[in-house]
Amino acid sequence: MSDFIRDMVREDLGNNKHGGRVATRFPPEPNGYLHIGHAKSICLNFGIAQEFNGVCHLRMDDTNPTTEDIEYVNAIMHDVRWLGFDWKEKMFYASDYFGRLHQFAVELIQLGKAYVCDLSPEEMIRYRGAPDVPGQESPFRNRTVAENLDLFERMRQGEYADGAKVLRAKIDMNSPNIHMRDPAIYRIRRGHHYRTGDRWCIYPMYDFAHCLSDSVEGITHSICTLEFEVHRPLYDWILDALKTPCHPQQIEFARLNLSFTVMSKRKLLQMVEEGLVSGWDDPRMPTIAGLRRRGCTPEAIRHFARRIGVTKYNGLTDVALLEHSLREDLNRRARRVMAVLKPLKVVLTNYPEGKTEELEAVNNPEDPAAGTRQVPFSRVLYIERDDFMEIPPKKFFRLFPGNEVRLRYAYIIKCESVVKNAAGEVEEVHCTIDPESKSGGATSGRKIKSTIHWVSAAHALDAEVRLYDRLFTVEQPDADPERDFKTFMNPKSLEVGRAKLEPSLAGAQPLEPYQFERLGYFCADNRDSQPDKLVFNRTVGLRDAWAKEMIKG
RNA sequence: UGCCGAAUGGUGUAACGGUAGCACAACAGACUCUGGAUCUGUUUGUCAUGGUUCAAAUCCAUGUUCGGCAGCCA
Repeated sequence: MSDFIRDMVREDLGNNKHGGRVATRFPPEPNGYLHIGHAKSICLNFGIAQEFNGVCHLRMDDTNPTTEDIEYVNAIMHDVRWLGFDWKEKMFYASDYFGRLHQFAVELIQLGKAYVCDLSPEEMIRYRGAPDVPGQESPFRNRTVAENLDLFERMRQGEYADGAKVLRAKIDMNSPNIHMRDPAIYRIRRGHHYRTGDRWCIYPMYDFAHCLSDSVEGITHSICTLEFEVHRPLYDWILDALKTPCHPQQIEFARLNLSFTVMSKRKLLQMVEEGLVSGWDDPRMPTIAGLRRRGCTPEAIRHFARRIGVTKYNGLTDVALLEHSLREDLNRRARRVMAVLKPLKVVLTNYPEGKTEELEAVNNPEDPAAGTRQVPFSRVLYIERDDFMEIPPKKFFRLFPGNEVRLRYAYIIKCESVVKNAAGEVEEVHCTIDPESKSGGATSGRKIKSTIHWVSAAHALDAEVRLYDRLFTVEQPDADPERDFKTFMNPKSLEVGRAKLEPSLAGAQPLEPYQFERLGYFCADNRDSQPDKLVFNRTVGLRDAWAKEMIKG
């Protein structure tokens, strides 16, 4: 593979920059579940490590006790593993470095490059200036090393209230880069940390913790998203100011934006907390857990990640590309079965009552090794309501009065009459079969325009099916800061129905992919499906040329 | 209008001074016991203007547009 980051890694390897070593890291903050955007980063970081014979660390960037939780740590580890990556023994926590980070801060003070500042948050904002207005130096900027050391120690001891003081790097209040205007590197925050408990009341800021964690771990290439580009001078300044084990190279790439979804953890959390979705793993969510529950495979995500590439251009990727990757993978591996989502009863008037035949059906035409199975056939069947029309439009090849269709793996049938209910709706269709037309039979070669799926009414399994559609109705739900993204949520993103399934589905394992022929890919829900109460999720529909024809009118 | 960055078909990307290619999408056709899959073909592109060069998406200049940055979040 090749992209600008791999090119840089190759070049560094060629120059023996890190002694031939490649070490990357994936550093999530455990304050939410991983999403498809993280998957891009995971594939990048772990992928580079694999390709260049290096290592990739998994590091929890847990420097903010108020938002982080062990639940997220466990979910993150599960998701990364599920995606197919292995960090071996390289599991780290920024919180494990708190002692060392504190020592680094002390050294920075001793170097005269950091000071304790008593400005309130509001005052700090005022002193910082603006992008085009230089900042002002804090009145506390010139405290002595001894005074700063004492104050910082007392911060650590808990002598001051949250927010009363902050440790700042002493850089340049006139810098055109706001991140260099004496950024805060340690703040007082009395929150119970999910790992270190109440041991600390001061916590390092991202800019301070991240570069030093990278250095401590011997990271060679620290890959992050574009918004950190302006932080790079600070990343480098801190590592240059201190005596550190090594100086990793920060490289920025464009985060993934997917059409018809939102990708910010804050917004995803909001939907979870407000009950707009059933949880982080709601199958409509772009989270790894949601995609998994929906029936998405790790291979599909990895192929998708490969296809979208890595650049510094902040674009918008079409979800259709994800769906394509998914269908491509599922087409290869999913067992075909017959299921009817909107049942319409069909009676075969010239087929003996009480008779049952077992017909042979192919499990996967893409994979002969998947073999065949038997499907029961009898006089009363269910077919898809959409496969029948009393008055067909042109180009409708399916069942209508007087027309013939093939029942997949079974007979050719002809529609003879319909039975309607009081409301005038078609309730039952009466057909006759061509007894010689069974697959393999004498007249089975007859050219019939259409083949439809069916299930035998007497043998059918009942199941709940959950049909998912995109969560939002517009390409970029969060594009307009004036408009709440939630107002664009798709009211039809979930439709629940009752389906009739062929009996072989009785043993379907959760998340095992199936293709319901002519409908789409489905899997049993990993939370709600029980052997006696089946629940199937639609992963993604099949491409549908007929639906497209209908849209065209 | 301060700093940093980016601009290649509808979308995502490749081409590293030498034929603008690939994938998705769209469209048309072939095939089909899935209107699926597969196969074939078609449409659409180098932000602009100058310059350097035999030759520029690529190098230079100017401009335009878009994104990011003013948390004691990451």
